[in-house]
Amino acid sequence: MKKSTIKDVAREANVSIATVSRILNNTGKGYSDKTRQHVMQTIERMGYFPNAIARGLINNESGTIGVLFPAVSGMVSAELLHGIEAAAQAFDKSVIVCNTLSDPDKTEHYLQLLYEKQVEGVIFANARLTSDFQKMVKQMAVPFVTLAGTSEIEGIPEVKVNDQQASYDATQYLIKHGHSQLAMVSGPSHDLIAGTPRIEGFKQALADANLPCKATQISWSHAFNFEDGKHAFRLIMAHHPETTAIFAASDEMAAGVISEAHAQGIRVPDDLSIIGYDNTKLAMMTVPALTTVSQEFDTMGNRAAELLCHSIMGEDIESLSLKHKIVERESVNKQ
Amino acid sequence: MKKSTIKDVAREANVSIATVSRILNNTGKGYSDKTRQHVMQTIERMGYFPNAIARGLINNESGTIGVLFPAVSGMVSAELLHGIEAAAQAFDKSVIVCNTLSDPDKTEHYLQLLYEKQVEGVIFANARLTSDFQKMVKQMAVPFVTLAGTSEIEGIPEVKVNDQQASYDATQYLIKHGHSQLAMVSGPSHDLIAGTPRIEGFKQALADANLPCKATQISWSHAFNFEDGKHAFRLIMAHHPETTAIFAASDEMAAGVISEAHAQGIRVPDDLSIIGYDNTKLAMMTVPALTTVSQEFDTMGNRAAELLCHSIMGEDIESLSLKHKIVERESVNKQ
DNA sequence: TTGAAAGCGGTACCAA
DNA sequence: TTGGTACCGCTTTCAA
Repeated sequence: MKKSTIKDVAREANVSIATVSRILNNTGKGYSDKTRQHVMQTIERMGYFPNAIARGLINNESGTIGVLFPAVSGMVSAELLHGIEAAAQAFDKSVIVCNTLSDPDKTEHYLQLLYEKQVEGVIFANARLTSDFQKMVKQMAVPFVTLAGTSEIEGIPEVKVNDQQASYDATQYLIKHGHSQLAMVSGPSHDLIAGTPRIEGFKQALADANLPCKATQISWSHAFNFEDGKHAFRLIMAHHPETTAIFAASDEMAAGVISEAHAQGIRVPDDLSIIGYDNTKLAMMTVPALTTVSQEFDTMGNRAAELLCHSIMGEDIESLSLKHKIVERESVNKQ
Repeated sequence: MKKSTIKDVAREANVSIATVSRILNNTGKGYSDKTRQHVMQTIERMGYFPNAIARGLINNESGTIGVLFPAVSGMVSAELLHGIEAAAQAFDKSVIVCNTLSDPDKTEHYLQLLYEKQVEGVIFANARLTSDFQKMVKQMAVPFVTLAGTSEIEGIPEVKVNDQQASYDATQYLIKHGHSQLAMVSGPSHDLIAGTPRIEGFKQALADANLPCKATQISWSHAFNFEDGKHAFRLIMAHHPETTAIFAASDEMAAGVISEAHAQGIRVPDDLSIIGYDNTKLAMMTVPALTTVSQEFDTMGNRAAELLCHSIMGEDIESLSLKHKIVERESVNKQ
């Protein structure tokens, strides 16, 4: 059974396709109420739905935005995406997801694909939009927004929290509660999004409190995973058994620290305090529950998509720095 | 700067649009090598990319599939989506994600949207495709696949694990290791996907082992969350303090049980054994690490998308039951 | 090897 | 209030 088109409807209802189109688009004028009724019935009876592709062709609107993730698996992307989808939905846009795996070639490929599909805007999430893509981005001539990431390309708004400030606050929180033997479990130090800024925040807080900061107090890893956290913690304890408090650059890493501490017979928070980063659902599931820096990913995704949609509608938009806060649970010993 | 069209390219290259089209589509004949070279250069120079919308209109191919989730937040959907995207990508399809929030109206709305956008197939994930949508599904006349869910509508293939069998195995695993005082922490009992079948599997395993099964041994909750797990466990211990082993219907619930057990001074696995369900990343992060039934969500998503794409290409496809296995970690006391 | 032209399913302008 | 029609960007058939 072939799909019926506007032509079929027009024929069935004995009117012109122009009339059907007007009724479909609720122009308000251009048809009598009687005609309207009749046509609507015909449409209903035939099970006709307009072809969005044809519509898109004529007014150059695909009603679609693209979202690029390094990987959609994982709590963080999931929550970001959830927020994005909700906002997009409110603006009548569909969301196409793309998994770049952090591969520049794949990224380029996806951008091209999105271009060809005539997306009206792009959210570049969780990664750095390098100048390698500058040409493509300019060519696409649609709004871009980076989300929980950064852009080397000028004029692209960023939606994120101030990572350095948040790390500073987290570290200060530990210091405020009487800790002076701190260490940091970090992700890749060259990661310009979640690596460098968080490390800088940590260092700065130590400096401002006149606490020393040896290189060995910061242990970095290939990624931000549970296993990385475990491993990094082992390294830290090898160098600094005197450590009483740890700042972890992600909740997953913090969970790794908790797990490894437990394995070593170190009690949390009695012997060792831990503060995490992200406030994913995981944070309330650890034992003890994790005190952590909250990034509201759902909200971030939402705001990014909102911004993008505004920009699509021609409004001027600017970068957005979302506020962070420390969510207190039970992993920090408050002296 | 307006986007250039095939017309612009043709004019610039001094050939007809037909020739450009042929070259673009690599038909292999219909142009000389010289023309080809020249046109390709022009295309490159102008930064031209074909308009997929216009292409789609003519050959009725949107190159897009739709995926409906009750909620994309959460580990499970994230991993499913990851697998889906990877397979879709291999078949040159883009993925539009939709968040139904388990709301029938929203679901209907999304189906309609996907219909209008001319998607070539739909994956209905993590939910039950009720007969309410039968009319719409038939009308859309594109392949559907349910993923980690079920369908009331006939002829729609399902990709999932055998939940009842997996639950049976999990329960039997506990029994095999010497436990006879079992209880189950379940999700909604009326949930035809992850509720009923898992409960049945649990009951069956008890029956086959000649163990009694009182209603109070199964505690059900509104959802499958951490908090639900905590709460359900409290209820169980109130009724059955003699319980030595728990089967939880999700890893999150199991994490809740672990957390609550810890709060009550019950040692895991010494006093209480726990087996979970899903094998999400969470399972290795709990302390002790969770023994659990593995569903490979990434693979499931992958297979579902593969199947769907095959179906789109006209092949006959059938339901797929993925194998489960028990991943042994440290939450079960093996006597 | 090439180009002209008829659509694909709609929208929107203009005339009736 | 209506209908006729040009056109959106591309593919494809048919002639040249």
